[in-house]
Amino acid sequence: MAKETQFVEQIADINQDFPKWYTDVVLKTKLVDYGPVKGTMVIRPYGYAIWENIQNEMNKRFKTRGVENAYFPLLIPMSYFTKEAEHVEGFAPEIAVVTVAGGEELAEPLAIRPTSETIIGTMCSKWVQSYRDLPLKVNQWCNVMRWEKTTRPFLRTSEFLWQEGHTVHATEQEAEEETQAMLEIYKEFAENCLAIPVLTGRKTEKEKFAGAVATYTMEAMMRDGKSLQAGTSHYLGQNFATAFDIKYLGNEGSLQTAYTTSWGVSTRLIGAIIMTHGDERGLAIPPVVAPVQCVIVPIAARKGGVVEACETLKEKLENAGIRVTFDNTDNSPGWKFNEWEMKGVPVRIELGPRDIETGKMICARRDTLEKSEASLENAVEEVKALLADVQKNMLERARNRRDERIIYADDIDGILAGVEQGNFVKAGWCGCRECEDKIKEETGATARVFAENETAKECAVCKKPAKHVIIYARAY
RNA sequence: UGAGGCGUAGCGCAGCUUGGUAGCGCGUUUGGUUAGGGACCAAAAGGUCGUGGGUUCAAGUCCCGUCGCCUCAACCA
Repeated sequence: MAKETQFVEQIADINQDFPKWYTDVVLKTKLVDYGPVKGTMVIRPYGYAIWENIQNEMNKRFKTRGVENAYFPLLIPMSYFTKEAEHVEGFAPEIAVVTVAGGEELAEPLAIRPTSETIIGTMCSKWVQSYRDLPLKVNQWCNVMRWEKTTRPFLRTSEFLWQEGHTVHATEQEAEEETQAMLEIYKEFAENCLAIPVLTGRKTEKEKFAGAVATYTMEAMMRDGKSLQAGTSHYLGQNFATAFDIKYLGNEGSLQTAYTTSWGVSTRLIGAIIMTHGDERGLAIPPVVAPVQCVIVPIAARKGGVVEACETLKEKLENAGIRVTFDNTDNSPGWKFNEWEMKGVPVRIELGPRDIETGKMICARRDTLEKSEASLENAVEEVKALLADVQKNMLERARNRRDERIIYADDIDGILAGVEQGNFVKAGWCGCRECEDKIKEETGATARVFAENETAKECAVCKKPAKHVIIYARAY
């Protein structure tokens, strides 16, 4: 136990100071390093591998919706932003601008994209001429820049990686359906791949994307009870289509304005994984996206046959499509156990002379820290089953923890008490901006998402009849 | 922008009140003994004390300026 305490000291206590724990973990597990420019992060190979796995899983899902990947330029003429009034107002404060290039002052300043609706809208107006060109669905994986005042690795950085999908449709109904369908894909992805349960639904006017008609969000609860906006899907109506002149000739011969959507998730998802599943030992990465799914730690590696047995096992698992590492460094086994646990590897196999003799291996799982004996001969099946079970258990555990912490409140005091204890709080809302602002002011909580299909008698603030139920939480 | 704090070895820090040989822990390197939960022994490397000026025989330490970072507030897809 004394040794465990020592270990805990190294990565800060998750229960004492969650933000400190978080930065400790991302730095010490070599996910990221700080960049030289404030608010930027260097994503190291171990962290980037998670991102690549996210990309792969996401691309599979995009294909099922007929979305194709493309790439648009980093620099966007400033004038593009002024075409949509709400959009420019929302993003102007955090746009970084290039004013000098080639040693000369530019005639028109260039924005470093904070998001690409403007340039993609411009291109789509060229590409869309006829109803036969619709629907048009493109996605790009890229970096964007938003000059944030306070930053935290993955959760909010000046520059971050994301995917942004943009679709153009002939009708309002089709565009709305697309918006919802992408939200569903995000939800399914978050739960099945990241083991993060999310609440989905619409955002209030105050919280919606600048320029959207409606913004839909998925909100995840972090270990400290705060909410993280893990992905959004926007129904843009004709706002951008009008501003960027996206029109098509209908089959009846008249010129129509199109309807557009956009949706995105970012490297923030990696932050969400850390803050959802991490514990006092460090990271816990869900098997589907884990860079290393299984690590083999040799015991008494200098004794004859141990290294060979480990290598054979590694090859066997690798051939079965499992991402496996054989840790043949000369650190002590105990050191390796802790190291790989800290790095969040879902399954660890311990293999020593005793096991080899009896044809067994010891499997330890990261989520419960339980050890079990398994047959070396059936290693592939055993490890696959274990990985699947870890994945399932991580989601269940996160869901149970969240569900226990969703409560109801009738008034501001109830909301304040609820969010202070790290809960999501449901409460009635009359629908007016004044009441929404008042809750933020007095409790520090914001309206995260509408709780659809639920009703309340009265607004928690003004006591007028409630039109909606809102989930309030403090947020990252 | 308001308030506070911190800059000394790769990392974390002590030393400053009361000026006088640059310290500690971890890590790193080398050699050896070990190995089923961060093992042990021995040796070594590593610092213009953020930076500019001032006081002094002498400044990490005192004084003035300056730069950077952190926390809280504010701001914030």
